[in-house]
Amino acid sequence: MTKIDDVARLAGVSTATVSRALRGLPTVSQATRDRVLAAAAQLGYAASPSASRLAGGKTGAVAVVVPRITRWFFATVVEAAEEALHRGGYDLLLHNLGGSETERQRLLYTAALHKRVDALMLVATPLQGPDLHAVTSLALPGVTVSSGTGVPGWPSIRIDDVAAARTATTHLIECGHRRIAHISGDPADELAFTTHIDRRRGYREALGAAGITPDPALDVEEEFTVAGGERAVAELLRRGTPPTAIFAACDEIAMGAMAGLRQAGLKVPADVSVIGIDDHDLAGVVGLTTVAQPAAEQGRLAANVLLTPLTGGDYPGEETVILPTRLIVRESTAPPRAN
Amino acid sequence: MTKIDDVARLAGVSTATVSRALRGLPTVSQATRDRVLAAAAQLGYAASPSASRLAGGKTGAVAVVVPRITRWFFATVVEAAEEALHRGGYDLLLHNLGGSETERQRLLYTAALHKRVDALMLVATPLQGPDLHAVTSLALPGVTVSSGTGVPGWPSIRIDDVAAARTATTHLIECGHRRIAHISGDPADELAFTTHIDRRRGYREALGAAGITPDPALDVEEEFTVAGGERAVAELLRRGTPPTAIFAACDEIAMGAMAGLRQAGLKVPADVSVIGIDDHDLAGVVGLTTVAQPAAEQGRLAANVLLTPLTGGDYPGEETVILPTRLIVRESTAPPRAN
DNA sequence: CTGAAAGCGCTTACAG
DNA sequence: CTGAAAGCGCTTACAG
Repeated sequence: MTKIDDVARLAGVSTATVSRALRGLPTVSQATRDRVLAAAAQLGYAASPSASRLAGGKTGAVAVVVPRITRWFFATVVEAAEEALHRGGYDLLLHNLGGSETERQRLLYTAALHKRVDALMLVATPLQGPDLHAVTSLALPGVTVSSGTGVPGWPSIRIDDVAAARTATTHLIECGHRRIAHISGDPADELAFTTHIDRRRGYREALGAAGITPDPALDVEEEFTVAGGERAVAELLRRGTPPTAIFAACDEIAMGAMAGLRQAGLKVPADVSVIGIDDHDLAGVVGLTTVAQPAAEQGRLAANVLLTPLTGGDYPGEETVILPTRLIVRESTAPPRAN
Repeated sequence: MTKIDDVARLAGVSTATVSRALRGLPTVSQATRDRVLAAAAQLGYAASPSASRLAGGKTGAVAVVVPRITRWFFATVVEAAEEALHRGGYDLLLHNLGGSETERQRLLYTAALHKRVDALMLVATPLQGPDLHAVTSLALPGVTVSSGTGVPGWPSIRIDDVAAARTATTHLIECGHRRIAHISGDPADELAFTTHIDRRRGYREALGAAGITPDPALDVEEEFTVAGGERAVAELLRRGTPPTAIFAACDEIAMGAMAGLRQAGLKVPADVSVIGIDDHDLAGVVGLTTVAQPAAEQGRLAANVLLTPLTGGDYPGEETVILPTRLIVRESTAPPRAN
């Protein structure tokens, strides 16, 4: 393996100069830089990251933490972040909690992040108490995406979940619905997401504004997955008179709900309207009305917010960037059946 | 930051002994080990990965390369691999090619992998010529998942794509179809996946076995996405008499095709049957008949194949592990309309 | 603009 | 079973 000494020798300079030239530091004359670059190219030299990290104190990597990479929103955020990070010359260490508290413990208390990265991106991973302390004591710059609980000093990129939920619910109300069910976050969720809390709040606010009293029988807690949506519908039907509309806290739940309704012999939207939040890739396929959120943009923005200080720019510190959402009406919502 | 010397001092041993004790090497007495562990715990010490890597020559990381993390199959493979890798104490560096040749060039020719990882997992990323050489010259153990072109000396985990396609097509034939369209890989694809080649072969073999002559007008090339499926259906309809059934090379295409058919006023399966390959999370939701493949298991197996040699076990070297697929009949396939 | 030298914080033969 | 010492391959003040 060729190392920096080989390049130095070939270029006729010191290793310090090779190091400076290769990293593009300004204090190298053009002629010297050219010579070093040529030598490095000729030898096919690339610095050893381990050695650079140890000597330089920078890892050149960013850790990205997501609850479940298999969910549309998280995969989309990661894809966009990955591109921005690599473009900026950073590696991306992926941590997928897989919905498991054990995994989260490992991440937080096992030195898994210790001196491995220069910055952190926490996607929908709210932290409190000792968990939060475990992260802040890393003393790294970071950014949260769609996290209910922000990290002190970190910027936060997200949408206004309350408003998005209000938009969704209001759309159903404007269609003429009054018996509007809601399916949202699982209280048994080990990771304690908070997104569903805000969405439920928006749901209630919209009902309230229309003078509709929230009916607990129409409010089901389930996980943010297709299977969760199916189970929730079964539960709703078990409880008695079905709603005429369902606001699902995310598109995966919504699509699961649509499937559940169909299995129960109910037609969407003739019998029951369904709306979600996300604008999942497949929302168009199943004709799902939804409140779209810019997932890729959140990932890209978050990556850039991290890249800026890492490359000498200013770290924004604690601030909140709220990205816009928009209602997309498809075929899953309609006025309730006249009766 | 506490370092190894601090622990050594507190435990009253040399740094060499601290290093050995903490890594669980056998050549340390139990009493000494206990003392070192206690000292490390008391100081909250964890070794600096950069220093360990430089001194030890191992990075403790594995790179996973996927075409598009947003596609169901890849996200599922990565999720399973991530869990196995972290469980084994390895970091996962994610590389998402994003369907872009530029990204692939960066990965291959930019030292992005140079001395950063101990092993490589290539998912559906066939390599040839100089690209293949760029990877093999890294001289790292690796594994390919569902890659058409294997890497010499590496194990390969996949399904039998030809057989899966044959199963899908045969199911349609057994339903009574003769005009069976196929939608598969995009020839313009920059990454040159090969999966679609095998699946197209299986399609033709099944037709041949049933004495059906493949009709080029029924064979459309499109990318493996929902949008690709929608476009493909539009193209099929533009070409004239629609088929009575469609075999889509993956579930995303299949679901896009279902949407396209619906938009064209055609009913599935009454007018056109549709079958895919994958058993995507949402296949059940849209009632898609498909040939299921074990995505998570492929990811888990691939990770373990890598972990084994990394932890002292035997690297299998070049060998192919074929995992089973199975037909799941739902509502999207039925006999053709009598006429 | 460039170089000599120290130092980053570990691990690994080598001895004992 | 344990330690002293060298070494991993860079980067960073410090001088000039």
